[in-house]
Amino acid sequence: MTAATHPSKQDVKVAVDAVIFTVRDGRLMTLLIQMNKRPFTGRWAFPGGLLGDRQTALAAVRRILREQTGIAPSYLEQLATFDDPGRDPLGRVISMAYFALIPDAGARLRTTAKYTDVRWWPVAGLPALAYDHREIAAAALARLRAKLGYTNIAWSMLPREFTFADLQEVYEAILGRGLDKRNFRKKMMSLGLIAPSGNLARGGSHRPAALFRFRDRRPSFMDIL
Amino acid sequence: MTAATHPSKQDVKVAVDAVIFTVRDGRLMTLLIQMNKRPFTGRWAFPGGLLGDRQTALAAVRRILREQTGIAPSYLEQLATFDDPGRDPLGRVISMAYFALIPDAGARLRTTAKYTDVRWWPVAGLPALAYDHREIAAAALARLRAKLGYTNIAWSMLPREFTFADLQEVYEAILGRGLDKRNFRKKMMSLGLIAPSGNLARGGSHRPAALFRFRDRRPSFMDIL
DNA sequence: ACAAAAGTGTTGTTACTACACCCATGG
DNA sequence: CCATGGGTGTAGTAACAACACTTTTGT
Repeated sequence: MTAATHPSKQDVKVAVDAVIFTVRDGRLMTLLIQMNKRPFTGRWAFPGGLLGDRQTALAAVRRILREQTGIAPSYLEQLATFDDPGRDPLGRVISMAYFALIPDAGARLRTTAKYTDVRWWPVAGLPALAYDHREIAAAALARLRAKLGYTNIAWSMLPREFTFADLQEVYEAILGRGLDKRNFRKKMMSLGLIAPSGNLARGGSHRPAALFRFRDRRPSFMDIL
Repeated sequence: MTAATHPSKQDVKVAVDAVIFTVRDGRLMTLLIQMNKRPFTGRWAFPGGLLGDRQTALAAVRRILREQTGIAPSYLEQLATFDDPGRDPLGRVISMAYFALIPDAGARLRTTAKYTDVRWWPVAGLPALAYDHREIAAAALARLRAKLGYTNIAWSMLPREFTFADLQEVYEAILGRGLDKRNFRKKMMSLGLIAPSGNLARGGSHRPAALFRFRDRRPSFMDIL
């Protein structure tokens, strides 16, 4: 049961914040923006901003990511809402946190003069974060690891064509541990979700790897790991 | 990155709504309140209300449940936030939905004259709901079923002592399908989370059932089903 | 020919499913 | 002694983990 009345003290500002993950060079990375406003000047934070007047939170996140980073994530879902009354020293602002994934290839940053700095940071070594963003980071990582086991979200972190080494690298970076190459290939093949594209990844001074494609990029659920 | 400024058009009301589940007579039930305010007079909705000024959402849910139903849930967690700009016809109100469980024994209702009616409804046959509460119900049910498989939340729907029949009834009601009695008992015993209390449940004209207790009532994660 | 990553099978163990009868009690 | 739910075991199958060598290419 919800009730709407007229503007009152109970009114609250609603922010959206996005935790964007990608895997680069075998490391799980996330995007942070260096703040240029008090009281967190110089601190790093997830990209975010206030919810627009007649805008859904999802649309707000997309807009804010475009403006602040130039990124259009390939996967985006609501994570959780953080509402501690003291989380923003300047007033009551609750944050609807979102969870986003992107392939390394799409992770080129638009840098604008508007923000001090925008950078990818390894999840294993984040700097001091503003607000309660440390807590948001922990929740996002937990969600990512959990979903890896029963959905195909890893798809969203890979380009159209990829090698088995690429795919396994994503899983290993997220889980933070190595996986057996043969068992991994067997499992992925048995799921029937990927198919060889017919092309080869040449380039190293070694045997070229077969390239694969996802049969279907839409989200689906299954036992993966 | 979030930013706090002074009151503005962007301010929003934040409601909390709670989906409370219990299992009674083998059926999964949820608690609804009949509304007495326009524009949803007579419609049913989950208990809820506006977030207090310097109150966490969790505290707000606890308070509202106490006031509206007299119930103190044994399990309570955030579900998701529903923010469609048109979800409340009277203004911009986003709803932080919560997910609660309670044993049948604790589900006695405090009925007050303040609300038209407060009733347990079988999840399989809910009436027409106000706002976007149909969507909230679907999300809550999905969460419940998912968590049943990898957490011990079912614990929160049982009294201190219970028989295997009680335990299995909870699982079957939630999943909406029957389970094999022997396999179920084997699995539950192998998890090592319950132990016989030594007492027997007398009462039927049949062999009395052994009563069990949870070794530990705190939330934990494992492969259950 | 060598370095470097790609690719490939088997075996043992463990977890899951399906299935039917005897037991203890109250009336 | 009968009706009612309580309580138990086995066998076949499927999924998982551990493990090392051969292949193909570039230099």
